[in-house]
Amino acid sequence: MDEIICGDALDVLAGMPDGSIDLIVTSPPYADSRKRTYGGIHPDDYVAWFLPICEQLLRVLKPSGSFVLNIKERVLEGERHTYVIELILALRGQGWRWTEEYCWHKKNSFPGKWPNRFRDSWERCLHFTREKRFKMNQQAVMVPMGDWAGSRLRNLSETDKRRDESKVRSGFGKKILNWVGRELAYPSNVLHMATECYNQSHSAAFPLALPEWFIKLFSDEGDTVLDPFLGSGSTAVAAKSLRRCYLGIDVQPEYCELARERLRKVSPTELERIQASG
Amino acid sequence: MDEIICGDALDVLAGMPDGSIDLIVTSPPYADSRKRTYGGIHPDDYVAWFLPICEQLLRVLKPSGSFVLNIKERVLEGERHTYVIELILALRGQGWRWTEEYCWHKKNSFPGKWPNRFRDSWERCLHFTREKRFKMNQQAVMVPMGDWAGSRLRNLSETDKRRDESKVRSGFGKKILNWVGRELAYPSNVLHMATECYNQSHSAAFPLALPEWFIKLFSDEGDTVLDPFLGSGSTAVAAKSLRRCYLGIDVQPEYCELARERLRKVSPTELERIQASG
DNA sequence: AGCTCTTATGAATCATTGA
DNA sequence: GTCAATGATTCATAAGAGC
Repeated sequence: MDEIICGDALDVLAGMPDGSIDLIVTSPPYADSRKRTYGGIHPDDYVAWFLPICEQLLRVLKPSGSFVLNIKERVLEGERHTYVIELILALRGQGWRWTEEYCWHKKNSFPGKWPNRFRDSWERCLHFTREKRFKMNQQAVMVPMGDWAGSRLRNLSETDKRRDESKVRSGFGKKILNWVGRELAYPSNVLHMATECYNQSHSAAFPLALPEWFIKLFSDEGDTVLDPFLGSGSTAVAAKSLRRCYLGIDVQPEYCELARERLRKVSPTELERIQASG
Repeated sequence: MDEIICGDALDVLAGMPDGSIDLIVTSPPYADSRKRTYGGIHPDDYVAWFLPICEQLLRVLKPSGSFVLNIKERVLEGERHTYVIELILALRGQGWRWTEEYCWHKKNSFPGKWPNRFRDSWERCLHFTREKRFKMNQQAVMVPMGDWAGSRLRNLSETDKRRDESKVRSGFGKKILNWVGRELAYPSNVLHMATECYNQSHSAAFPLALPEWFIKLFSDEGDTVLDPFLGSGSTAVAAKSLRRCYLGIDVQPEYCELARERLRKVSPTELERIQASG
């Protein structure tokens, strides 16, 4: 259906039919971290705020679908807050199955120095499903592990890994052709992706590669991907690029407009890039 | 004191004095769903089994000490079990502070293929403390800076100083000047084994790197490191190598003997290796 | 085209100060 | 006291400029 809807996630979801979504990928506003844009939910109120929305998500998702939740707990008074793990328990109470927890390793995490901790350079990508069996296209995210890659990985310097990664990510349409005939391997549940640093003012919530990976893995072409907290629209852009339908919700008109703008720029060349790789 | 004690962890701990331990590093026995009848701990019973032990650990730990718990939840009926996150909540109820969760990325993870998940290649290293301020030797685990540093620091541009005055965002300082000549950087909270065993040829070093890292980080030479589930004795070996005292507990006599055997082999060359790298 | 070098900045956290 | 604002600290990445 390809739509960007401006409104409160709970309200919009309440008006959607049962079982109409194949995949949900979202990165909800972190507790108390974006006061200006979302009003700021205190960590102590986070679960109560998020739970009704998840109830609707469970309803609109098809039984074979998946719900990928990118989230990380904040530090409060020197401690990791517990709202994320409380949320996991609460979601299971709603009927969600906590199938897996992927680890997103952010190589270029925010710098800083504190007396009691190091830089936080990973986030959780929680994978919830309705059923024990669900749609999963494992071969869609296989990575080259031929002799060339294998020897590279054996004595890995950070630069080597970085180069391998960027080749897989950015120009993969072209590069995959170089790997025809090579051996492919399944990835693990640790994802190595750098956060995107735009030199412009737009701050990308997460890199395009993250929703791309889960969309390839948990949906087919033509399926509908939902992001109830669209932000700058990365999920929708990734979905469109991969020939999925998208449905994005955001409460802020500026973000909806920004997302629409980005979606307009998903050009035929972009689609050709994808097509060439398929 | 350097001791290996064969016995039940709870019993042995109950006989230990308050505040006698500087650091606890342990990897408790994994929950096993098949062994309910054989004496193993079922996931559903895991928290109830582990909690009294943690109560004793809290008591014997010095206020400035740390408790590092290497653990990962098992998959049960297609779902990640919730005993680990329930344990975190329960430990906070006991008075522990959940200071941080380090991610241990296991590059050589166990291979396998399942219809609903990929290879599990990361584990949690939960960091609990008694107090907000605790002992942490950050410089002891510094790592070589990335390749960018060399070219970046070779010639400092005018803008580096200009940015100091134009505090656009939040005080990006002119501390770049302080980076001149610096070759080491602080690590993040994601642990790669590669950074730990790059100059070691023997295969036995692989499991040692993890306790080594935390022992260097959270204790000084001469401190006492406790592992209430010693197993093959890696924590004690690492502690001895790093000139800490060790105290290991295991219920199985065979494991205690194996650990004692390994400790005998902590040779002067081992100590020299550590000394050379430090 | 393919390098090297420059520059901006990213879902951060803690201690201190002021209201 | 409690709470809010401010200053200090820091590393990896990609776009863009230069050669």
